[in-house]
Amino acid sequence: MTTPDRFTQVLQDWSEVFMRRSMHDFIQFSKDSGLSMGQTSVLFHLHHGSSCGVSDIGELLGVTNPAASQMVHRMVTLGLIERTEDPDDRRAKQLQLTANGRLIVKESIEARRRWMEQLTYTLTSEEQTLIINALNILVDAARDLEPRVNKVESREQNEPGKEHIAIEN
Amino acid sequence: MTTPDRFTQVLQDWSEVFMRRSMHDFIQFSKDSGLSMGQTSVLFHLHHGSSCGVSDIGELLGVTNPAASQMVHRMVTLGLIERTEDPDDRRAKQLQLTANGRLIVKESIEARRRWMEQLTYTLTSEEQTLIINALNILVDAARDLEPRVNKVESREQNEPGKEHIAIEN
DNA sequence: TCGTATAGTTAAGTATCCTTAACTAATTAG
DNA sequence: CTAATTAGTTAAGGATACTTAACTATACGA
Repeated sequence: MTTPDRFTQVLQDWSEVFMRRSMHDFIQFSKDSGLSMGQTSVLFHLHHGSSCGVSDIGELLGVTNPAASQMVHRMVTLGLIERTEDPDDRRAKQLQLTANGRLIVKESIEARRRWMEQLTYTLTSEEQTLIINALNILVDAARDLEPRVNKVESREQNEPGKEHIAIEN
Repeated sequence: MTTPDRFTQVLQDWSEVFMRRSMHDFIQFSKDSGLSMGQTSVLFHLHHGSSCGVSDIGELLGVTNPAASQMVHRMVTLGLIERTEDPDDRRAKQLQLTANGRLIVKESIEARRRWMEQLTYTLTSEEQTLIINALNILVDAARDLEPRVNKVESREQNEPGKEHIAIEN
Protein backbone atom coordinates (compact mmCIF):
# COMPACT_ATOMS: atom_id res chain seq x y z
CA MET A 1 0.00 0.00 0.00
CA THR A 2 1.46 3.34 -1.02
CA THR A 3 1.47 6.33 1.31
CA PRO A 4 -1.29 8.15 -0.62
CA ASP A 5 -3.48 5.06 -0.51
CA ARG A 6 -2.86 4.59 3.18
CA PHE A 7 -3.53 8.28 3.65
CA THR A 8 -6.87 8.09 1.85
CA GLN A 9 -7.75 4.96 3.80
CA VAL A 10 -7.10 6.42 7.24
CA LEU A 11 -8.90 9.61 6.27
CA GLN A 12 -11.86 7.47 5.29
CA ASP A 13 -11.76 5.54 8.56
CA TRP A 14 -11.74 8.79 10.43
CA SER A 15 -14.51 10.26 8.34
CA GLU A 16 -16.68 7.22 8.98
CA VAL A 17 -16.44 7.38 12.74
CA PHE A 18 -16.62 11.15 12.72
CA MET A 19 -19.57 11.37 10.37
CA ARG A 20 -21.56 8.80 12.30
CA ARG A 21 -21.12 10.78 15.48
CA SER A 22 -21.71 14.16 13.84
CA MET A 23 -24.78 13.10 11.93
CA HIS A 24 -26.30 11.68 15.07
CA ASP A 25 -25.63 14.91 16.93
CA PHE A 26 -26.93 16.89 14.00
CA ILE A 27 -30.22 14.99 13.86
CA GLN A 28 -30.59 15.08 17.62
CA PHE A 29 -29.85 18.77 17.74
CA SER A 30 -32.32 19.54 14.96
CA LYS A 31 -35.07 17.59 16.73
CA ASP A 32 -34.33 19.23 20.07
CA SER A 33 -34.48 22.68 18.51
CA GLY A 34 -37.68 21.82 16.67
CA LEU A 35 -35.99 22.41 13.34
CA SER A 36 -35.83 20.32 10.19
CA MET A 37 -32.43 19.20 8.99
CA GLY A 38 -32.78 21.60 6.09
CA GLN A 39 -33.37 24.50 8.43
CA THR A 40 -30.35 23.54 10.52
CA SER A 41 -28.28 23.35 7.34
CA VAL A 42 -29.33 26.88 6.47
CA LEU A 43 -28.33 28.16 9.89
CA PHE A 44 -24.87 26.63 9.55
CA HIS A 45 -24.48 27.86 6.01
CA LEU A 46 -25.24 31.42 7.11
CA HIS A 47 -22.96 31.03 10.11
CA HIS A 48 -20.15 30.16 7.78
CA GLY A 49 -20.86 32.47 4.87
CA SER A 50 -22.18 35.43 6.83
CA SER A 51 -24.68 36.47 4.16
CA CYS A 52 -26.24 35.07 1.02
CA GLY A 53 -29.28 35.20 -1.25
CA VAL A 54 -32.38 33.07 -1.50
CA SER A 55 -31.23 31.11 -4.54
CA ASP A 56 -28.00 30.19 -2.74
CA ILE A 57 -30.19 28.44 -0.20
CA GLY A 58 -31.91 26.57 -2.98
CA GLU A 59 -28.57 25.44 -4.32
CA LEU A 60 -27.44 24.43 -0.84
CA LEU A 61 -30.48 22.25 -0.26
CA GLY A 62 -30.77 21.05 -3.81
CA VAL A 63 -34.31 22.39 -4.26
CA THR A 64 -36.05 24.83 -6.57
CA ASN A 65 -36.15 28.56 -6.04
CA PRO A 66 -39.74 28.69 -4.79
CA ALA A 67 -38.99 25.97 -2.26
CA ALA A 68 -36.05 27.99 -0.99
CA SER A 69 -38.16 31.12 -0.81
CA GLN A 70 -40.80 29.33 1.27
CA MET A 71 -38.19 27.84 3.57
CA VAL A 72 -36.69 31.29 4.08
CA HIS A 73 -40.12 32.70 4.78
CA ARG A 74 -40.76 30.06 7.44
CA MET A 75 -37.42 30.71 9.09
CA VAL A 76 -37.99 34.46 9.07
CA THR A 77 -41.34 33.84 10.77
CA LEU A 78 -39.55 31.72 13.37
CA GLY A 79 -37.16 34.58 14.05
CA LEU A 80 -34.10 32.60 13.00
CA ILE A 81 -32.97 34.69 10.05
CA GLU A 82 -33.72 38.10 8.59
CA ARG A 83 -34.17 39.11 5.00
CA THR A 84 -33.06 42.56 3.86
CA GLU A 85 -32.86 44.17 0.46
CA ASP A 86 -29.51 44.09 -1.26
CA PRO A 87 -28.57 47.78 -1.72
CA ASP A 88 -26.58 46.97 -4.87
CA ASP A 89 -29.35 44.99 -6.55
CA ARG A 90 -32.84 45.66 -5.33
CA ARG A 91 -34.16 42.43 -6.82
CA ALA A 92 -31.95 40.41 -4.49
CA LYS A 93 -32.31 39.76 -0.77
CA GLN A 94 -29.54 39.36 1.76
CA LEU A 95 -30.15 36.71 4.36
CA GLN A 96 -28.52 36.87 7.77
CA LEU A 97 -28.80 35.17 11.13
CA THR A 98 -30.74 36.95 13.84
CA ALA A 99 -29.34 37.05 17.37
CA ASN A 100 -31.56 34.08 18.14
CA GLY A 101 -30.33 32.17 15.11
CA ARG A 102 -26.73 32.81 16.10
CA LEU A 103 -27.47 31.58 19.61
CA ILE A 104 -28.81 28.27 18.30
CA VAL A 105 -25.76 27.71 16.12
CA LYS A 106 -23.50 28.48 19.09
CA GLU A 107 -25.28 25.89 21.22
CA SER A 108 -24.77 23.21 18.62
CA ILE A 109 -21.10 24.03 18.24
CA GLU A 110 -20.73 23.95 22.00
CA ALA A 111 -22.29 20.48 22.13
CA ARG A 112 -19.79 19.18 19.60
CA ARG A 113 -16.95 20.87 21.44
CA ARG A 114 -17.83 18.88 24.53
CA TRP A 115 -17.53 15.63 22.61
CA MET A 116 -14.15 16.67 21.32
CA GLU A 117 -13.01 17.59 24.77
CA GLN A 118 -13.80 14.05 25.87
CA LEU A 119 -11.32 12.84 23.30
CA THR A 120 -8.50 14.76 24.95
CA TYR A 121 -8.90 12.89 28.22
CA THR A 122 -7.87 9.57 26.73
CA LEU A 123 -4.83 10.88 24.85
CA THR A 124 -1.33 11.67 26.03
CA SER A 125 0.13 15.12 25.59
CA GLU A 126 2.45 13.83 22.86
CA GLU A 127 -0.43 12.31 20.95
CA GLN A 128 -2.36 15.54 21.18
CA THR A 129 0.54 17.56 19.81
CA LEU A 130 0.95 15.14 16.94
CA ILE A 131 -2.73 15.42 16.09
CA ILE A 132 -2.72 19.21 16.35
CA ASN A 133 0.06 19.44 13.78
CA ALA A 134 -1.58 16.94 11.49
CA LEU A 135 -5.03 18.48 11.54
CA ASN A 136 -3.70 21.98 10.96
CA ILE A 137 -2.18 20.76 7.72
CA LEU A 138 -5.38 18.98 6.82
CA VAL A 139 -7.57 21.99 7.55
CA ASP A 140 -5.44 24.23 5.34
CA ALA A 141 -5.47 21.70 2.51
CA ALA A 142 -9.23 21.19 2.75
CA ARG A 143 -9.92 24.94 2.83
CA ASP A 144 -7.87 25.41 -0.30
CA LEU A 145 -10.12 22.92 -2.05
CA GLU A 146 -13.27 24.75 -0.98
CA PRO A 147 -15.12 26.95 -3.43
CA ARG A 148 -14.79 30.65 -2.69
CA VAL A 149 -16.92 32.10 0.07
CA ASN A 150 -18.28 35.62 -0.10
CA LYS A 151 -17.59 36.44 3.49
CA VAL A 152 -18.59 40.08 4.02
CA GLU A 153 -16.00 40.45 6.73
CA SER A 154 -13.67 37.74 8.01
CA ARG A 155 -14.70 37.70 11.62
CA GLU A 156 -12.18 36.84 14.27
CA GLN A 157 -9.56 35.80 11.79
CA ASN A 158 -5.96 35.89 12.99
CA GLU A 159 -7.26 35.28 16.45
CA PRO A 160 -4.35 35.04 18.88
CA GLY A 161 -3.60 31.53 20.07
CA LYS A 162 -4.79 29.89 16.89
CA GLU A 163 -1.52 30.12 14.96
CA HIS A 164 -0.11 26.94 13.56
CA ILE A 165 2.70 25.00 15.12
CA ALA A 166 5.56 24.45 12.75
CA ILE A 167 6.48 20.87 12.12
CA GLU A 168 10.10 19.88 11.85
CA ASN A 169 11.01 17.74 8.90
CA MET B 1 -3.50 28.16 25.55
CA THR B 2 -2.93 24.70 26.98
CA THR B 3 -2.38 21.69 24.76
CA PRO B 4 -5.88 20.22 25.45
CA ASP B 5 -7.47 23.56 24.55
CA ARG B 6 -5.43 23.85 21.40
CA PHE B 7 -6.29 20.26 20.63
CA THR B 8 -10.01 20.86 21.00
CA GLN B 9 -9.69 24.02 18.93
CA VAL B 10 -7.96 22.40 15.98
CA LEU B 11 -10.37 19.48 16.11
CA GLN B 12 -13.19 21.98 15.93
CA ASP B 13 -11.61 23.78 12.98
CA TRP B 14 -11.31 20.49 11.19
CA SER B 15 -14.84 19.46 12.04
CA GLU B 16 -16.16 22.74 10.66
CA VAL B 17 -14.50 22.42 7.30
CA PHE B 18 -15.13 18.70 7.13
CA MET B 19 -18.76 18.89 8.16
CA ARG B 20 -19.52 21.61 5.66
CA ARG B 21 -18.11 19.51 2.89
CA SER B 22 -19.67 16.27 4.07
CA MET B 23 -23.12 17.72 4.69
CA HIS B 24 -23.13 19.22 1.23
CA ASP B 25 -22.16 15.89 -0.29
CA PHE B 26 -24.70 14.12 1.86
CA ILE B 27 -27.55 16.38 0.77
CA GLN B 28 -26.44 16.26 -2.84
CA PHE B 29 -26.14 12.52 -2.77
CA SER B 30 -29.57 12.08 -1.17
CA LYS B 31 -31.20 14.27 -3.80
CA ASP B 32 -29.42 12.53 -6.64
CA SER B 33 -30.54 9.14 -5.36
CA GLY B 34 -34.09 10.39 -4.85
CA LEU B 35 -33.86 9.66 -1.13
CA SER B 36 -34.68 11.76 1.89
CA MET B 37 -31.91 12.53 4.33
CA GLY B 38 -33.59 10.22 6.81
CA GLN B 39 -33.54 7.36 4.34
CA THR B 40 -29.89 7.97 3.59
CA SER B 41 -29.17 7.99 7.32
CA VAL B 42 -30.84 4.61 7.63
CA LEU B 43 -28.75 3.17 4.81
CA PHE B 44 -25.54 4.30 6.47
CA HIS B 45 -26.67 3.09 9.85
CA LEU B 46 -27.32 -0.37 8.46
CA HIS B 47 -24.04 -0.28 6.56
CA HIS B 48 -22.25 0.33 9.82
CA GLY B 49 -24.25 -1.83 12.19
CA SER B 50 -25.01 -4.67 9.79
CA SER B 51 -28.44 -5.39 11.26
CA CYS B 52 -30.93 -3.78 13.61
CA GLY B 53 -34.59 -3.57 14.56
CA VAL B 54 -37.31 -1.11 13.68
CA SER B 55 -37.18 0.76 16.97
CA ASP B 56 -33.44 1.31 16.56
CA ILE B 57 -34.31 3.23 13.41
CA GLY B 58 -36.74 5.33 15.41
CA GLU B 59 -34.05 6.12 17.92
CA LEU B 60 -31.58 6.94 15.16
CA LEU B 61 -33.93 9.41 13.51
CA GLY B 62 -35.41 10.74 16.74
CA VAL B 63 -38.98 9.77 15.78
CA THR B 64 -41.71 7.56 17.20
CA ASN B 65 -42.00 3.86 16.58
CA PRO B 66 -44.84 4.08 14.06
CA ALA B 67 -42.91 6.67 12.07
CA ALA B 68 -39.92 4.33 11.96
CA SER B 69 -42.15 1.44 10.91
CA GLN B 70 -43.59 3.48 8.05
CA MET B 71 -40.17 4.64 6.92
CA VAL B 72 -38.95 1.05 6.95
CA HIS B 73 -42.01 0.03 4.95
CA ARG B 74 -41.30 2.68 2.33
CA MET B 75 -37.67 1.63 2.06
CA VAL B 76 -38.62 -2.02 1.74
CA THR B 77 -40.99 -1.05 -1.08
CA LEU B 78 -38.13 0.81 -2.75
CA GLY B 79 -35.99 -2.30 -2.55
CA LEU B 80 -33.34 -0.67 -0.39
CA ILE B 81 -33.65 -2.81 2.71
CA GLU B 82 -35.27 -6.08 3.70
CA ARG B 83 -37.15 -7.00 6.83
CA THR B 84 -36.90 -10.54 8.19
CA GLU B 85 -38.17 -12.11 11.36
CA ASP B 86 -35.73 -12.39 14.23
CA PRO B 87 -35.44 -16.14 14.91
CA ASP B 88 -34.70 -15.52 18.60
CA ASP B 89 -37.70 -13.24 19.17
CA ARG B 90 -40.46 -13.57 16.68
CA ARG B 91 -41.94 -10.21 17.65
CA ALA B 92 -38.83 -8.43 16.38
CA LYS B 93 -37.67 -7.80 12.83
CA GLN B 94 -34.13 -7.71 11.56
CA LEU B 95 -33.41 -5.05 8.99
CA GLN B 96 -30.66 -5.44 6.44
CA LEU B 97 -29.46 -3.78 3.28
CA THR B 98 -30.43 -5.37 -0.01
CA ALA B 99 -27.82 -5.69 -2.74
CA ASN B 100 -29.21 -2.51 -4.23
CA GLY B 101 -29.03 -0.68 -0.90
CA ARG B 102 -25.43 -1.74 -0.47
CA LEU B 103 -24.63 -0.49 -3.94
CA ILE B 104 -26.00 2.96 -3.17
CA VAL B 105 -23.97 3.22 0.01
CA LYS B 106 -20.86 2.16 -1.86
CA GLU B 107 -21.37 4.88 -4.45
CA SER B 108 -21.61 7.54 -1.77
CA ILE B 109 -18.49 6.32 -0.02
CA GLU B 110 -16.68 6.28 -3.33
CA ALA B 111 -17.66 9.90 -3.96
CA ARG B 112 -16.21 10.95 -0.63
CA ARG B 113 -13.09 8.91 -1.28
CA ARG B 114 -12.47 10.92 -4.40
CA TRP B 115 -12.57 14.14 -2.41
CA MET B 116 -10.10 12.72 0.06
CA GLU B 117 -7.82 11.62 -2.71
CA GLN B 118 -7.72 15.20 -3.92
CA LEU B 119 -6.31 16.15 -0.55
CA THR B 120 -3.31 13.89 -1.05
CA TYR B 121 -2.19 15.72 -4.16
CA THR B 122 -1.45 18.93 -2.28
CA LEU B 123 0.45 17.32 0.57
CA THR B 124 4.03 16.13 0.83
CA SER B 125 4.81 12.56 1.71
CA GLU B 126 6.01 13.64 5.17
CA GLU B 127 2.80 15.50 5.83
CA GLN B 128 0.79 12.47 4.80
CA THR B 129 2.70 10.18 7.13
CA LEU B 130 2.23 12.60 10.00
CA ILE B 131 -1.50 12.75 9.35
CA ILE B 132 -1.81 8.98 9.02
CA ASN B 133 -0.29 8.48 12.45
CA ALA B 134 -2.40 11.21 13.99
CA LEU B 135 -5.70 10.05 12.56
CA ASN B 136 -5.10 6.45 13.55
CA ILE B 137 -4.83 7.56 17.15
CA LEU B 138 -7.91 9.71 16.76
CA VAL B 139 -9.97 6.94 15.19
CA ASP B 140 -9.14 4.56 18.02
CA ALA B 141 -9.99 7.13 20.65
CA ALA B 142 -13.27 8.05 18.99
CA ARG B 143 -14.30 4.42 18.57
CA ASP B 144 -13.70 3.80 22.25
CA LEU B 145 -16.15 6.58 23.03
CA GLU B 146 -18.81 5.09 20.77
CA PRO B 147 -21.70 3.14 22.22
CA ARG B 148 -21.48 -0.57 21.55
CA VAL B 149 -22.52 -1.83 18.15
CA ASN B 150 -24.22 -5.18 17.70
CA LYS B 151 -22.27 -6.15 14.67
CA VAL B 152 -23.37 -9.66 13.69
CA GLU B 153 -19.99 -10.37 12.22
CA SER B 154 -17.08 -7.97 12.00
CA ARG B 155 -16.62 -7.96 8.26
CA GLU B 156 -13.18 -7.45 6.82
CA GLN B 157 -11.66 -6.60 10.13
CA ASN B 158 -7.90 -7.13 10.40
CA GLU B 159 -7.73 -6.57 6.70
CA PRO B 160 -4.11 -6.66 5.58
CA GLY B 161 -2.62 -3.24 4.88
CA LYS B 162 -4.81 -1.48 7.39
CA GLU B 163 -2.59 -2.02 10.42
CA HIS B 164 -1.47 1.00 12.35
CA ILE B 165 1.93 2.54 12.05
CA ALA B 166 3.72 2.82 15.35
CA ILE B 167 4.72 6.30 16.34
CA GLU B 168 8.07 6.92 17.92
CA ASN B 169 8.03 9.03 21.04
C1' DT C 1 -35.69 52.53 -25.13
C1' DC C 2 -37.20 47.91 -25.71
C1' DG C 3 -36.57 43.11 -25.06
C1' DT C 4 -34.56 39.72 -22.29
C1' DA C 5 -32.57 37.81 -18.26
C1' DT C 6 -32.42 37.55 -13.30
C1' DA C 7 -34.05 37.43 -8.21
C1' DG C 8 -37.60 36.43 -5.77
C1' DT C 9 -42.58 35.60 -4.56
C1' DT C 10 -47.27 33.62 -4.69
C1' DA C 11 -50.62 29.99 -5.62
C1' DA C 12 -52.37 25.40 -6.15
C1' DG C 13 -51.71 20.79 -5.75
C1' DT C 14 -49.16 16.73 -4.07
C1' DA C 15 -46.14 13.62 -1.52
C1' DT C 16 -43.73 12.69 2.45
C1' DC C 17 -43.37 12.10 7.01
C1' DC C 18 -44.87 13.00 11.46
C1' DT C 19 -48.14 12.45 15.40
C1' DT C 20 -51.53 9.84 18.59
C1' DA C 21 -54.63 6.02 19.31
C1' DA C 22 -55.78 1.45 18.86
C1' DC C 23 -54.37 -2.87 17.60
C1' DT C 24 -51.84 -7.91 17.07
C1' DA C 25 -48.61 -11.09 18.45
C1' DA C 26 -44.83 -12.83 21.20
C1' DT C 27 -42.32 -12.77 25.44
C1' DT C 28 -41.64 -12.65 30.33
C1' DA C 29 -42.79 -12.32 35.28
C1' DG C 30 -45.57 -13.70 39.24
C1' DC D 1 -51.95 -19.70 33.61
C1' DT D 2 -52.76 -15.05 33.68
C1' DA D 3 -51.11 -10.25 33.55
C1' DA D 4 -47.93 -7.09 32.07
C1' DT D 5 -44.38 -5.82 28.86
C1' DT D 6 -42.26 -5.46 24.46
C1' DA D 7 -41.86 -5.17 19.16
C1' DG D 8 -44.07 -3.84 15.58
C1' DT D 9 -48.11 -2.46 12.60
C1' DT D 10 -52.28 0.00 10.96
C1' DA D 11 -55.32 3.99 10.67
C1' DA D 12 -56.65 8.76 10.70
C1' DG D 13 -55.34 13.30 10.61
C1' DG D 14 -52.16 17.13 10.21
C1' DA D 15 -47.90 19.73 9.19
C1' DT D 16 -44.05 20.40 6.30
C1' DA D 17 -41.84 20.94 2.25
C1' DC D 18 -41.68 19.89 -2.50
C1' DT D 19 -43.20 20.67 -7.39
C1' DT D 20 -44.80 23.57 -11.62
C1' DA D 21 -46.96 27.68 -13.38
C1' DA D 22 -47.71 32.35 -13.30
C1' DC D 23 -46.40 36.60 -11.52
C1' DT D 24 -43.68 41.27 -9.98
C1' DA D 25 -39.81 44.05 -10.05
C1' DT D 26 -35.20 45.15 -11.13
C1' DA D 27 -31.12 45.06 -14.10
C1' DC D 28 -28.79 44.92 -18.30
C1' DG D 29 -27.56 44.55 -23.33
C1' DA D 30 -28.37 46.07 -28.25
